[in-house]
Amino acid sequence: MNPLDEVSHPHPHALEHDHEKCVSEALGIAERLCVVRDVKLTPIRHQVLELILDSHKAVKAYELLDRIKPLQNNAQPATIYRALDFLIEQGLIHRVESLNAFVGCSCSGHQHELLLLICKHCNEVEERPAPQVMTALSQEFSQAGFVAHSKAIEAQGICVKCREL
Amino acid sequence: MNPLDEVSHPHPHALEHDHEKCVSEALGIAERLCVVRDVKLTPIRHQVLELILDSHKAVKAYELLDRIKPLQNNAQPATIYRALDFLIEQGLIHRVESLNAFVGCSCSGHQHELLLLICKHCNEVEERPAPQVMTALSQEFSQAGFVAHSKAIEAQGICVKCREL
DNA sequence: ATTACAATTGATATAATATAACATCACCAG
DNA sequence: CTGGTGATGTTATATTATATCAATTGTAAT
Repeated sequence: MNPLDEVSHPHPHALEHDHEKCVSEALGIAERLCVVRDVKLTPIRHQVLELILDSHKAVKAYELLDRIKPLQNNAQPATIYRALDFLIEQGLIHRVESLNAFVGCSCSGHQHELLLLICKHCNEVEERPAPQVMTALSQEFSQAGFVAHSKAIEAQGICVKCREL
Repeated sequence: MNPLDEVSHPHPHALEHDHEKCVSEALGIAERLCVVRDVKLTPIRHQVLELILDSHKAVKAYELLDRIKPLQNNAQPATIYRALDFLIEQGLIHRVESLNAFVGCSCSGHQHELLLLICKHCNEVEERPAPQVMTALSQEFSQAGFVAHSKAIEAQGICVKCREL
């Protein structure tokens, strides 16, 4: 790898994992899941998913719109929001509630609701299954007599990589 | 109490607690806290807080704007958002991230970040300190090397009162 | 092949949420 | 009384999201 790639690379912590592999694996899983579920990962949906997976940062809907326009030059807000709705329904991305933004799901097809650690410095979002947290939450729901349909568990702060800089 | 109050009352579960007392206590705590902290709970901020405390539902900013206009007839979006910013800073209300809305904090001055149980049926929001959840979260942050500055822990579903209907 | 149906996308418009920027006002410390 | 700070007034605009209806596409039944 050209050492200058480090400088020009859009991903702050990119050197720490093989991002191309990361993306292609996630796309592969998404494609297979959609086949199994008999739902359509259309070109637009696939492109939006790719754009989201391109970084580990939360991406805004209108950012996606701008970025998809070169590919779909008649894209409109609804184009994006419809794709996002689909991807969320299929558990392929997460909506980051505290940012009104979206991030790829690295564990598509498995657990859909995770702890999201949002770094205010590098803007990357780390997903963590956080099983103890989920167990404690379930217990709390039972105690409260609450039937949970969905949950959002998000923290903003500084990630380990930025803290060590 | 006039039995008809039950019908006309804006709060679905109102009979289950003395809401006037609930509001006046929360206002009292807020007033005292602001004195102690030497910050100003101005008339506008007080009115916005009252409007929010009026129900246990999450309230939208523009709903508040509509409701405050009779009292402050030159109120604008900024009027509301500034009051909301203040009230959030002081821990007197919560922002409900998954609804882009706001709800009163019943435990002002104590713990600021709680589990919010949002009922999709009656729209009320229950705050729970959920200590086990918080402990598990802290442990998860340590494991991840993440320094959390703020967190949002929200669940949508059906509350115990609505489930029993 | 033809038709009918559902799902997807195109296209236009508008609603809902939130902030920027600068002027004015009210208060209090010096 | 004056200068500074925080709060509010005011106008404008940015950002996020949805509604609506038309056109297209794929496909299943006839």
